[in-house]
Amino acid sequence: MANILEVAKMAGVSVATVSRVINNRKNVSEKTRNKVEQAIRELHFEPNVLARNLRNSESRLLLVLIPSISNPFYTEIINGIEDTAIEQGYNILLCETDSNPEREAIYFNLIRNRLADGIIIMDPTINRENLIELARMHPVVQCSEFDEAGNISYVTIDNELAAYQAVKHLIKLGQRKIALINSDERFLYARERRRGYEKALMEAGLPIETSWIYHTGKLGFEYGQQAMRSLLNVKNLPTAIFAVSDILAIGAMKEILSRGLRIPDDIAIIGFDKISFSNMTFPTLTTVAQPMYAMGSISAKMIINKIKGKKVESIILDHELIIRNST
Amino acid sequence: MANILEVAKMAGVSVATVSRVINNRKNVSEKTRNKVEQAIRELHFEPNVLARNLRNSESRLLLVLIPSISNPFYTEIINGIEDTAIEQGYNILLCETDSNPEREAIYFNLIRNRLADGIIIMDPTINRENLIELARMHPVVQCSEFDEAGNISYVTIDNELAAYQAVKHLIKLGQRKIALINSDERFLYARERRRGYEKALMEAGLPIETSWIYHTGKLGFEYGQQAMRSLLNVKNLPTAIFAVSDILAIGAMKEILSRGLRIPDDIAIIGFDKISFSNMTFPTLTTVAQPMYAMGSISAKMIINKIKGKKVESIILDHELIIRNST
DNA sequence: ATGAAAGCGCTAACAA
DNA sequence: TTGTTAGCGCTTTCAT
Repeated sequence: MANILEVAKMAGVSVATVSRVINNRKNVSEKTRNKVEQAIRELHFEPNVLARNLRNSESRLLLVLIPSISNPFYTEIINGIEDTAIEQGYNILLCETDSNPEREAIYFNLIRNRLADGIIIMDPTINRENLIELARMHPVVQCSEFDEAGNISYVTIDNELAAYQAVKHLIKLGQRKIALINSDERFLYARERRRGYEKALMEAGLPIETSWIYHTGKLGFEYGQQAMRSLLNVKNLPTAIFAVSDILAIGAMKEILSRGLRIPDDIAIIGFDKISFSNMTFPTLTTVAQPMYAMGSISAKMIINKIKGKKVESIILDHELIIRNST
Repeated sequence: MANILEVAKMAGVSVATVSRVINNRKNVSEKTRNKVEQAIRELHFEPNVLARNLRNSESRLLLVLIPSISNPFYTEIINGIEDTAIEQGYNILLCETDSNPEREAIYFNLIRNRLADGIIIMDPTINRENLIELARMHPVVQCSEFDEAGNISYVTIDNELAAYQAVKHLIKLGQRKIALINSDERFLYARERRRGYEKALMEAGLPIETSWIYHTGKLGFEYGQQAMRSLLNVKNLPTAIFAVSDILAIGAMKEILSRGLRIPDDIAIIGFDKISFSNMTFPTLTTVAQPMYAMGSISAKMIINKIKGKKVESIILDHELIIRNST
């Protein structure tokens, strides 16, 4: 493909002038600009972004690290990031980490190598020290999940409050035996949502039964099923479930129904995230909606501002309880 | 961050020697190598990939264009691509096109700009001419969906045969009134699967009722619901459904159940793709499994071979009918 | 308004 | 084995 020199030659000008034209500088005469544009068209010239970025020491690429693309929760966040990024002239590199530190390290190096200008991270605790170290030198924003240490800006919701309200909703419906299907408490959201759960119970004068709290290793339908299987073996059977993720809730529903129990009559259940599938289950799943698109869009704005050297503030967004037929 | 010159100075050698060390060339003495490695560590030096790539005119980045990250069908494909790519020293840029030509054009330019070395595309018909033009100059591989024109290599399955076998399965179960929920026939897979559907019907001596064929505009649970709603209004009610995507099948199931009909007793249904949700529905969904991981992995190998200038052959992989409880 | 030239950080051909 | 140096394609001073 043609380079800037060939264009310059064809147009009978210097490379500097061509550069001015392709960067829309105004100090070029109309006549010269036309000649250059003509040459660009004829040669199908496209500036080499690598060279431009080397010169400008920027890449206009944003890294987005997600634990797993198979969790639909991230889908909307990514849409938000992508739309905003493109609008501002950035492209995104979507990277799946599988919560694997080695895989994440590869992507961190992409930043150190200046192949990307900044990074939005949704699973900040895998490489805690490493991330904090990275954030000292490079723009980093945490989205959804975050870690206070290292003072890295974040956008998230109030997980404790959301969980509290979800459980409160069950209590208002007369539920007194409420189990919790939680994920790994190495995640902040898991710790916060448990706190909200406990707070609601305590406030209603209900005891916290440890046999009603189940932790799954991972997110996945089968883990929800397994959790429910275990919960159904407890002597004192719970009559309501709060699952910290729709994925787990849907797995649990599957198990409840396959035992011949009815939802919500025998067991009520509430999830978290409002993934699109949660409206396809039978019955539909009550859940907590997070402003996922906004979270993505705001993280993108934050990271771009950071790249430009502006100061950015962390932000906590609102959630919403979506009452459907499972409660 | 330190550059190669600073490392060279600190180690008391030339930049060429440093370059040799970081590229693991063997013609460097043990002693010199140690000195250089020491300096690299002390300065926390990381080679600038932009500069290296500019020099080598490669980026070691692969573009992966998917219509939508919210369709779980692509998840496994991407895993396959990603694993293989990383193994071979490539990183992937995951790009969601939303089947939007303008959005796709942006990503095509990334290739022309040499920001990526090759492209794997799953929705080749949006910008047909444009793609063929791109493929003339740059490495392109089609995955799953493909277009014969332009002679661009692809990896896919035999959609017609798979659909034929799925419908044949329904016929063997005694079904005679089989409807088709198809997606937009601008997609090759949609045309091929309809052909398989018709072939199975014809072979069994069953008529092809146009009122039993519904086309949805897009993929999404709600489109499956809507399709089913329409199909349930037909005078001569079908007793079985073949949906060309699990997403549509699950939406359809939702509609069937909410009308108080039973699956498979009143209406049997079969989907396509074997997405993980399809095992969470009640009843579980009979479907056609595609070797998604392999498709991804093979496309990655193909595109890398193309980048390296090797000749590559298109390939058609095997599928499998997964019989569950909806039929 | 335009051009000459330095330089972004690296690799590789050539020399020693 | 090691060093010198010419680019890769672009942007941006500094002159003119």
